Amino acid sequence: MAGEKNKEKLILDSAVALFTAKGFQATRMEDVAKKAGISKGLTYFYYKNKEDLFMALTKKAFDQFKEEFREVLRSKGKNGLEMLCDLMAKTVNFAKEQPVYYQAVLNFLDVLKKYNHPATRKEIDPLVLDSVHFHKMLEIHLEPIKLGVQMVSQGIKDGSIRPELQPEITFYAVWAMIIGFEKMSGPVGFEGKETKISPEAWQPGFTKLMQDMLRGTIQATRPATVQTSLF
Amino acid sequence: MAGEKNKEKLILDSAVALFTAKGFQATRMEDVAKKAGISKGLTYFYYKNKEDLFMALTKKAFDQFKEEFREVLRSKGKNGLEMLCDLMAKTVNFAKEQPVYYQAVLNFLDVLKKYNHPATRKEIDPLVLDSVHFHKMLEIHLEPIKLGVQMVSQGIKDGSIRPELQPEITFYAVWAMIIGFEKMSGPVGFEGKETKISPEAWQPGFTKLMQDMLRGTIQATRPATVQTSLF
Amino acid sequence: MAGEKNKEKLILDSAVALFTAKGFQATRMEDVAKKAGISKGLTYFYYKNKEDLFMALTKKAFDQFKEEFREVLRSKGKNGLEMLCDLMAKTVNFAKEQPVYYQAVLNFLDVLKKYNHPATRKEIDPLVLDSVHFHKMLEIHLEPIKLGVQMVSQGIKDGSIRPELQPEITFYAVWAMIIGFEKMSGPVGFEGKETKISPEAWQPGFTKLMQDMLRGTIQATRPATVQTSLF
Amino acid sequence: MAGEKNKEKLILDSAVALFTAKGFQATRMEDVAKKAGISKGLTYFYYKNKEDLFMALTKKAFDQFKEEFREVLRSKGKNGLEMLCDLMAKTVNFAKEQPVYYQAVLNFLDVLKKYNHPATRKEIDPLVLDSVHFHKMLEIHLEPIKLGVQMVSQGIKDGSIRPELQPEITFYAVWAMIIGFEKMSGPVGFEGKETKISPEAWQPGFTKLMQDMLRGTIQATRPATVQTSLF
DNA sequence: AATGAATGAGTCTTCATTCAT
DNA sequence: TATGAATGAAGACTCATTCAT
Repeated sequence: MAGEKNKEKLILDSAVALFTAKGFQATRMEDVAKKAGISKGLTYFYYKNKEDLFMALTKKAFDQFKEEFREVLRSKGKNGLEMLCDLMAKTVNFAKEQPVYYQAVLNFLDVLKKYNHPATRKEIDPLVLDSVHFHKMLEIHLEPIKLGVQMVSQGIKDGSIRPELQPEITFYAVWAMIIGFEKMSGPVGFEGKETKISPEAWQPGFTKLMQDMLRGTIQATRPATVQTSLF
Repeated sequence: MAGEKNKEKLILDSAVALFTAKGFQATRMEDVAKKAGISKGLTYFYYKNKEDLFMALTKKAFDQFKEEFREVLRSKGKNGLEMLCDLMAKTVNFAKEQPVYYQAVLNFLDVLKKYNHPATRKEIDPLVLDSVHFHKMLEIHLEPIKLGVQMVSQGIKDGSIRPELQPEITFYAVWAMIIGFEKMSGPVGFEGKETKISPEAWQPGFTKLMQDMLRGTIQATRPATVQTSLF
Repeated sequence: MAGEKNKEKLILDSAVALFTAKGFQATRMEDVAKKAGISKGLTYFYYKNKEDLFMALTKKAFDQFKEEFREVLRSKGKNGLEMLCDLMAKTVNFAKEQPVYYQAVLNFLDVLKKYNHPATRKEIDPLVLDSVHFHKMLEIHLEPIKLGVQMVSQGIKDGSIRPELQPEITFYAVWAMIIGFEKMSGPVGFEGKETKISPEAWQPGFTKLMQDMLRGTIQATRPATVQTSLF
Repeated sequence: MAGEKNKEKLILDSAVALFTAKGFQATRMEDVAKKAGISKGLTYFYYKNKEDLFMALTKKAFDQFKEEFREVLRSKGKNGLEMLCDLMAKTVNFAKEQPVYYQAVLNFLDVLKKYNHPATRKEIDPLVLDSVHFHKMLEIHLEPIKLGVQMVSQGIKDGSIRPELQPEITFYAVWAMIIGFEKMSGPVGFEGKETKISPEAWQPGFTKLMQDMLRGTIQATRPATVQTSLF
């Protein structure tokens, strides 16, 4: 029937809603079930445990995230540099619209770091390591990165990005800026007495710097007119 | 007496050690007390509750973090650009040596974002809002930023950073890159079959990009022979 | 079809295998079904509930157990005393080869004791009382005993057992020894530093004592040359 | 105050009462606490978990059991054979008065058997293996046996038990009879239409057989007069 | 300042059993 | 007969926090 989503998805959606509102820790499995309109037990039928559920959620977040990358890459009539700017805008938007998904991806990055070092791998919750979804992500987690690297390569080819840059490192740098930007919007995005930069200026200014980094500043002598006012 | 640190510090040090090894959630107050060689009850004499303890720890992390900024600024014979590079190196090192402190600072940033938006402020754990240490940080959290902005200003003054940049935004951008860099070292810093960039190339390549961003790429015309190989 | 045992038996066999490996409590109905290659629901078609399944198993254990008695009684050319020794050997072997069946029988004995006292009958799991199989056993549980009593009577008749013994009580005593023997093989059957009796000496020594008890010790005057070495 | 037993004992006593009434499985830790008049948490302060509590109980059962042995051995003016008869009477009484303690000891015997065989040791509940009390019992579990062996030795010395018997094996045999007797009192101790032996005859008859076994049946020609009526 | 016994709310998880199909 | 999704009661265990001493 219409409106009769399959249970698995129903549970995931409840989880997203509740994790968003109260956080992972504070959300009880029972509430997830209740919100999904099913029994507690069924939750455990579809997901081995709370961590498994969270990993499934993370996996979905990842897929959706990757889709953003794909959309950017698919868009016609844009050069590589513009794509990266789009990617940033989309990511920032994604973080705002789907905070839980975004946090889940970041959290996965943290776990991944531990996973990649034998010394810290044992610190990872065993239930996470048990989850099928975690291992699926282990396999695919580099795919969005690859798409990003393609954007840089494309930019180099179409001349929007300076040719001496190495695509992999460059994309990682862009990606780092994007993630960092989102993180810093905490203290910045606040119209308090202390801040000198308005939140409005912050994102475009940041974007421009990123562009400068990628294209070189030969152009900076000319058309900076408009943007300069932002600074 | 000599060797008899005051209890308050003793507790904090235990907490750091345990949070490092097992994380905040997994660490029990009892263990903190045991490690500090005191009773559980006394812990609650010095810190209202677990969150308060964590906020105290965060405050200390912040102070230490600010000290890193100060040291960079204090160093003689360096231009602004070099200072920012130093800051990055120091931060990365800080994250490696004092992971709990670093995470505490990042966590504070997340809380701060919620705090700055009336809509999300209520999601913050009341015990956090109760903590004196949290409020102290609210007062001082912009200080490191200010020091960073000074570095950019200094760079503009001494010519190492292009003059058209606006110091505040520029520093936030640099800061974002640094934080993002650290976060991305999860998937990157791993010598797997998938990764094309070696961890060794990653940090210097990243740094160079940051420098390009700040100084402009006029220099790029005389190609940076050595580094090019990295790219 | 050949190789297509009926479902009922299939389930019972799965149960035996799993109870042996993990015990009754730790075995889940789902696993029983899985091992039997059928669905969970079907299990409940053939057996009302887990207890009923266990009672069915116990019933089968009982039948098999009784068969051991029959075999002993059937064997030609043995006197009563020899039969009882055979019974002991067979029982010990049964306990080793079919531990679940043996335990099931013992468990039935415990339940039976509760059942026989109005005061404790209410402590029995209602599901057990509900089971048809339990009531079947109530009817037949004395049959093996009767066969055992026949052996004693036979022994008295053929002179291998002293005539002044009362068959019923005597058989119960023999039976008690057998059950006790099996129970005690825990601490005894272990070649530790503490035990002075070797497990090898234990069973024949025990058997000899039982024989002494039954036949009288007239023979003891002509010392049992061979067995003495065991003592 | 008077009546203010220490908590540890209080908990144990509650456990005994509840295990007696409802069995180990059916008893909830919460009920144990409630009956002891304390909080659930405190139960876990004194005992690591339910299994640990049960092992503590078993340990106490063991101590008390050993005490029965000691009392028998201590009794003046009795020969070895009489001691063994006393031991049987005491044990049967113990099983009746302290069914949980008695069952706990039997259960320990079962666990012990698994423990003594490397192949089955892994089947033991890890929580049991974790318990200090379990390991204490591992150390002392042969002590009652030793006391029993002393009784036999004493009997041989004082002439009440025939001299050709080997004390260790003989005591194990006696002990097996006692345990078996208790187990068999299920089907026997019931005044139903089926049973031919009255429960009254059962115990003395059984005892006499045991005596015959131990002392030899030379005497059987003479004084069987009284007991014969029992048969 | 200091102790540590005592509390009890909080939650995950299991699994026998049912029932629509 | 046969399935397996769905239920929900049941229970062990944790741990931050308090408080009498």
